[in-house]
Amino acid sequence: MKSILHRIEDTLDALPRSEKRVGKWFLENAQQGIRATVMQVAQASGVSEPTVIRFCRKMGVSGFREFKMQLMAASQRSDSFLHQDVERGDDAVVAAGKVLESSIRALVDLRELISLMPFEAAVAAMKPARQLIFVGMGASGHVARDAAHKFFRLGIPCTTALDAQTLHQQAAITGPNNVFISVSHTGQWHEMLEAMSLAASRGAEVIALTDPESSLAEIATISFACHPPEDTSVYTPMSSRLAQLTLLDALQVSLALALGKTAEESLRLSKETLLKTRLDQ
Amino acid sequence: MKSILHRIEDTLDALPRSEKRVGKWFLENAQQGIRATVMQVAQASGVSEPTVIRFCRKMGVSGFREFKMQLMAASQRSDSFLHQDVERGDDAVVAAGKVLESSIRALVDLRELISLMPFEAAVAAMKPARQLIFVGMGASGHVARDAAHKFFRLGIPCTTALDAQTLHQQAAITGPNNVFISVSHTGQWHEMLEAMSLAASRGAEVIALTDPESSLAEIATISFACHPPEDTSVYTPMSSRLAQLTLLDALQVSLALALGKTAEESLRLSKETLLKTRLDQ
DNA sequence: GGAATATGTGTAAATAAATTACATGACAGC
DNA sequence: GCTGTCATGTAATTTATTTACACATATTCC
Repeated sequence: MKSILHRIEDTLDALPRSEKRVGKWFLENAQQGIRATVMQVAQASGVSEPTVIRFCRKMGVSGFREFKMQLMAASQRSDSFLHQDVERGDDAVVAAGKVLESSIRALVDLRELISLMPFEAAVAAMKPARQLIFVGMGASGHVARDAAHKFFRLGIPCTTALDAQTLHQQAAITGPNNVFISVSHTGQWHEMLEAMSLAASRGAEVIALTDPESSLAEIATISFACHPPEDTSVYTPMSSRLAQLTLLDALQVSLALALGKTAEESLRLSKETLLKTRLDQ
Repeated sequence: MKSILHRIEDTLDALPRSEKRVGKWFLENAQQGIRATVMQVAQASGVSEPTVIRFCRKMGVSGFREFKMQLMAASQRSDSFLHQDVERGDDAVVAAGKVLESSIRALVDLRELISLMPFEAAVAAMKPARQLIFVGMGASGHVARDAAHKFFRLGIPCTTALDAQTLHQQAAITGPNNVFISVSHTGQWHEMLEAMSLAASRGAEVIALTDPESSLAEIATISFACHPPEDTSVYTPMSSRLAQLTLLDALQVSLALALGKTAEESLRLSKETLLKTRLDQ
């Protein structure tokens, strides 16, 4: 269910003058709103008490009390992480806070969507694979590399294809028992599309983590929807990268479960080795 | 702060007969209690209304209203993004959900801590730097590489040191205008400690993202606390990696703000180029 | 054991808060 | 310019919370 704060935002423009004032006040003073009385809200937003109540009702709750409950629920739930753009005047800690909050927001949004994603299919495809090939260019290359480093610990041969040459060669020689995992923000990069088409036509599974509207998503045999970066301020970092990383974490864990004992043993051994040698993970 | 429910449990035995009845009722019907009125509570627990209020006051709150708020806070806190270990029987989507939630949990926890972190100092150190050197081994190497790829877009020369040889050489030749950013889970890796000591002794700034208890944190001139991986189930992925990535995102944004116009222009240009060429970011 | 004191509890009144009913004014459509 | 609708406020009403006070039951100290 959507948080009441979102409902206010959505409805605000359709509201009459006075009620809009109330809504605005609540958005700006949600924290205070939790403890305020009708009278205080009315005064603070310069309207009469019944207007406040009418506003609450329009938000779909039974009255002021109920509204406050929703407000509280919203501020406690982590839905409260609103995306705010970093602005020129922000000091370092404020900016950092905003970055954290929009990252959290991105993951919370992702959390809503995973039940619709083809985890079962992806796991079924990867489980019998002879090799996993992680594909990504530029920043997505880091994601691919990171994923390869995660998945190899399950005892499956993993490699990466981070440039056009490698990718084309891999696609050209692939058989039906290879699985490509392609990471891309836009999903429109020409070289990648070509190579992935080729791989798919040779019977390989192609799992894509990309914009669901993109050509790559169409070509892929299994597609995870990662919405492309909203073009906000230049300062805002890419939240889709974070989503991809986390999705791959989740996918690795799912695969580990499906593989059962063997993978568990490999994971355990690799963790132990780390602790013994005090190397990093 | 302790939840109000715990406080009730703790105090219950020291309470007079009637008030104890109220406390008991709240413990058993916390969920209902949230929406109940004084009258309803009084009736349900078979006492008078003032007794209910006296009970609330003894729990250390100002009145019934405030008590209900605490009750609500308590009942909401527990069920949002609890860390749950992945278990053998989980199906793929359930496991993925758990992974997402513990990742979110990690970032929410981080959000609480950033106001204590030395962002200002780190930005001050990086701003005049001639070069940023990102250091990390193994999985942390991916984080370091990713960070280098992010920071170079601000127009600052960036490089990485992902193995012992490179790192030692970089440390050996560094001057006071280089800044090392060291990423490490345990912060105990011997080679890294040595190299970072050397770099610091030659006047370079050493920013560490690591376990605050570790030797690396001691050696570093500026330290960001990333708590080490809690040793839970083998299936649980490392949340500290996610924290480090996000922290570096935040740091990059903070630095971009401090650099002002120049960095903004560089960022804008690199974003534009991406869109034009349709390459990934 | 019984007055003196504290402690717990309830009844009823007062206060505060939320809600309703209704009146007024603005504004669109005829 | 009249009429109906919508937005809003005033004042009354209802409901909820809190206070004041009185009664009862222990507890303590002669």
